[in-house]
Amino acid sequence: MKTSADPGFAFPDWAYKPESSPGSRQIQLWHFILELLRKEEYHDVIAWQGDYGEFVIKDPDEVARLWGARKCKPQMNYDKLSRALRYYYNKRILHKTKGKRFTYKFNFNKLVLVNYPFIDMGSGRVPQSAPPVPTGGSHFRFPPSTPSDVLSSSEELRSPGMFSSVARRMARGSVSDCSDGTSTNSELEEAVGADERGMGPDRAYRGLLPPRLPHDSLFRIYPAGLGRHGPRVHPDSLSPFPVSPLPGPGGLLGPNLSPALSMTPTPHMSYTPSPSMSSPMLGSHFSFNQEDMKHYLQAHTQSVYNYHLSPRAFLHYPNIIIPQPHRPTLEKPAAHHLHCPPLPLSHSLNQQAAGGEEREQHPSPFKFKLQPPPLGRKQRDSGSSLAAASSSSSSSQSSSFTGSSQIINSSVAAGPPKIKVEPISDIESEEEVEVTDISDEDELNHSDEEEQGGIFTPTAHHYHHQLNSYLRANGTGSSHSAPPHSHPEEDPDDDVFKTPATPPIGSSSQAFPLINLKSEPGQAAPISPCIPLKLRFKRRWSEDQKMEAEGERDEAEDKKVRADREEEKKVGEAENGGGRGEAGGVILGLMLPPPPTQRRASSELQRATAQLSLENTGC
DNA sequence: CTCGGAAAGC
DNA sequence: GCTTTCCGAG
Repeated sequence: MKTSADPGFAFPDWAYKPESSPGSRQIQLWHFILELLRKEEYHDVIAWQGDYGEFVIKDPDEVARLWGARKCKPQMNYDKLSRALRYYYNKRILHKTKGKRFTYKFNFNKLVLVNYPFIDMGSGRVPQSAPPVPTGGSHFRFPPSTPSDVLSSSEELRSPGMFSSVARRMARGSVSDCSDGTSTNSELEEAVGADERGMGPDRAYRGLLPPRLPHDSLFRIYPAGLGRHGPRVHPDSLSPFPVSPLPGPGGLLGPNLSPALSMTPTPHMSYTPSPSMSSPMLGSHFSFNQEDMKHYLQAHTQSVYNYHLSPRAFLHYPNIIIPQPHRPTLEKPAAHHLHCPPLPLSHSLNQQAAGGEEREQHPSPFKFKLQPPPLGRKQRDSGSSLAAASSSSSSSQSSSFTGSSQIINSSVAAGPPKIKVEPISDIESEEEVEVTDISDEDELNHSDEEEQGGIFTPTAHHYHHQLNSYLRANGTGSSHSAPPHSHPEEDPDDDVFKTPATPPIGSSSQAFPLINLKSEPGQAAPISPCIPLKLRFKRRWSEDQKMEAEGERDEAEDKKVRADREEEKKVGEAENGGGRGEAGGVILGLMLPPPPTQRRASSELQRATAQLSLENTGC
């Protein structure tokens, strides 16, 4: 809920909790940054500024000092700290706002997604402070995925569970725990002192800063989007997350399901400060009606099937009726579902049934991007050509997820996708859209090179392929029948999907590297009926079992992908590949479907929370 | 300033 | 795994 005192930016509380950085017992830098960011005392040192998630280190030395204090590394300096920050680029936790000194931007999508909506079906609203978390450690992993990247799935943000409680704790004081006690307060004070000392200008600056909202607001906001009633939240809304201006009818509420969804880039989100907003927003809850949820879940389920995900997933949704995988109709929806919210989903379904491809007409806010793996500097330099190529291909796809044919063509023509495709789930997606800052634009132009932006969503891609395959297998149809995808992008679901997708590693022979990994034949046309559905599922299932173990593989694959990408560069071909997104992994893990029962979830959550709360650190 | 490779630490 | 430390390069 809200910490009245907390000026925090709009990130969810969980984002601030140390616990959110699981993997490490020690606080992680990004977390620390967030911590500073949320405290007014440090606004003169570091503060949100510019686009959503963007912050400026006003006093690098001070930040470094604080960080050093926290980590008991007196020798810390901005150079070192910034190096650590740069390591986040590849992880996509952070990226640099080009052209702006000391300015970085969080990829909250990633972070947020993790906590994403643990929807409380029972009550119909999401718990503000403590979303139900999938049981502590269990994360559901979608198959091949889990990008180990950034937040190791379960680890980093694993406990989305507690939002506020922890946050509060943190707020109380933990900027620095070095040598117990000493610092927390002292540091804080120091920081404050610093402010006073000499940052006159900052004050003015402050005014410019986005208003800080209670973390809670975030969640509320999403809901707003979700709610049918509040579908259109002003982008300006307090929420840090840009609300996507959903073009679609009815506003694609869908995306709202997850924050990620809402992350759609907004042309410009200023965090607008309207203090007033907060209260109104408060009213809106993250609520779904069961129907919506159902739709959502069904879609999800369907998707899972389509993605040949493990059936286990369904276990989570006992109440849900699993759609028949092979039914084309459902499939479409499923696909659709990527970007659409539950309600919309149903909506779209109908529409689709009727009008099929016309969906495109409603440009959805989401789009895909091909996202090559972050290139190293060297690579980037040499790979520019590649980027260009990829961009072109991606653009076509992204612009219209029209049909499999298109995709297929591109992929086929191009050959196996070697490029690492990343899901857009992250904020990155937002970035892409946002033209706000230079960096973003830059990236856009370049067809996103890396982390920043967009990420093509392999997911969508994969999904598509798979879908097509499916259709074909079922005799449904032509390659064209593929459902037009609107915009996969930010959906959390996308992430979900994408996650499953396996990185295309490339054997050039495979037309659909992504999909077929296992069950489906690589060749497009051929896929067919050769493999009975049952068999396929069976295989999936078994594979699924392996999956858990495979999680780690992702990273390796990632690397592999990169390597592939390089090769690709050499070849000069740009493609879409499948890749897995890091974020996706994380997201998936946390996003798991809510436990069948809320109560159970709640209890688990509580447990987890309690557990987590115990873990604070110190040096 | 910024970027990342490399190596070392925890 | 996540930095911390160094460092050359842009």
